[in-house]
Amino acid sequence: MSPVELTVDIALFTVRDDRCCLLLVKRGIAPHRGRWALPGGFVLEREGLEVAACRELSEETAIEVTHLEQLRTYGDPKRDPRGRVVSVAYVALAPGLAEPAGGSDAAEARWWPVDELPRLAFDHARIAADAVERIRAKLEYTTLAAAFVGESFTLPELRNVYLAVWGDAPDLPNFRRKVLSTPGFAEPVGEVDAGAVGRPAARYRRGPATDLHPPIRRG
Amino acid sequence: MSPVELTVDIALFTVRDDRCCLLLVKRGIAPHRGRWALPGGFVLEREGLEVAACRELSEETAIEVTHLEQLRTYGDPKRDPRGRVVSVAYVALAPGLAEPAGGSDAAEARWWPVDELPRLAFDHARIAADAVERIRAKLEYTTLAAAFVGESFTLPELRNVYLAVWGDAPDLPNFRRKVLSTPGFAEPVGEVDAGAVGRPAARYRRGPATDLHPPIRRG
DNA sequence: ACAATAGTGTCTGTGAGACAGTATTGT
DNA sequence: ACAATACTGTCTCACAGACACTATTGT
Repeated sequence: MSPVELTVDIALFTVRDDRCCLLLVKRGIAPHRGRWALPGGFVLEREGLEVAACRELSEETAIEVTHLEQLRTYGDPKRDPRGRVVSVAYVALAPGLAEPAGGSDAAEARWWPVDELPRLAFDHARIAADAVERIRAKLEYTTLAAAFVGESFTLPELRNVYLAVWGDAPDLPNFRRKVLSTPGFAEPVGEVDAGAVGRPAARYRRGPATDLHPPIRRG
Repeated sequence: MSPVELTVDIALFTVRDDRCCLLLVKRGIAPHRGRWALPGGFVLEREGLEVAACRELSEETAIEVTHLEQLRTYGDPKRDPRGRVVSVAYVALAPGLAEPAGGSDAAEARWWPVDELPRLAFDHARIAADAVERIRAKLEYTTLAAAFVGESFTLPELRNVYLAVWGDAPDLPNFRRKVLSTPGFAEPVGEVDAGAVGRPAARYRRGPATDLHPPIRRG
């Protein structure tokens, strides 16, 4: 029956150069000053949790996210040296084109490949690991991969999301068969991806589907 | 940056008479006095979240749970009329034999079939619905069903868990093939389920497996 | 003997994985 | 012409679903 401080922390992912990357900000104040951490901060009075997560994201970065979901809540009494601070963690996704990571609030913000993360503040290493596992799992049985690509995308692009997040993916013919046989995963938009070498790929946009039955199996 | 009150609420499920049931307690104090609610209460100073959930469960019921996992956190600023109260919800499972629902703290406690729940206090209807969906989903791709049965169980018993939770299940021959071809789901214990009419069923115990690949598909 | 339930064997269709072959572009 | 990439077609194997059949108990 003790009052606690409530924070939100956001694990924001994107795919850049065929690698799955996580956004980190360098802390400007104690505790853990100078160390890298997940973006986040205190929840305001009368502010919903998801609203707080969106607000913190737009304060610390200038990125439009395509997906935001609650991950879980971390409440170990010793996780913050300042006292009892409980954190509700969120997972967010942004399309690969999101370059400008630095926002107004944070001194410094950077994309880090998830397999080369630096030492993190608080229990953020644990949160980041849980977040990575969550998105790896959800690529199997949902259409979440489409949240990693832009408004319109090609099937090879979509497959590269799986490659980046899993380090492995079905071969392109079988992947294409799977995606196209799932109504509402990807809908043809009629255009074509001109300019590059090789045969141009057809462009698609996200459909209304959210679940994959049966799932795409991880290598 | 406002202090909030933190609670845990537990959705404790079991299977009784081939129905999936949820434990509810009747509130003895305002707000929502006299209304049914999920068991739970305030998190103590320096108390971990999962510890708090276990403590509240043993205070309000006398049931040994076989599974406990965090569901999600509910933080709508208006969810509790007393002010800012954020609740971390847990899902718990108990074997079907757990009869004595009433504990020390609560005035009254009862098992309710999940498809016949009464009006619930606060946003507990939403929490309960999310919890039901969580266990339905996890039966598909994990060995969670084994947490609904006792230390030793028969395969028809295990199948009845699916029947109760989903309202549907694979037929027994195919179910048996699936379970036995998953190493570590159910391990034969050598005994037999004597006494009842019909051929006695062999007894098994839970193995170390947690995931099902590929999943058991819901009807 | 019969009903009831547990357990085995078998057929079939779907779909994933592998991969050969075709199409369409830039150089 | 050739390399490179997108896309199509086909073969095979694993496995889920359906269901006929056998086994073992109580009445």
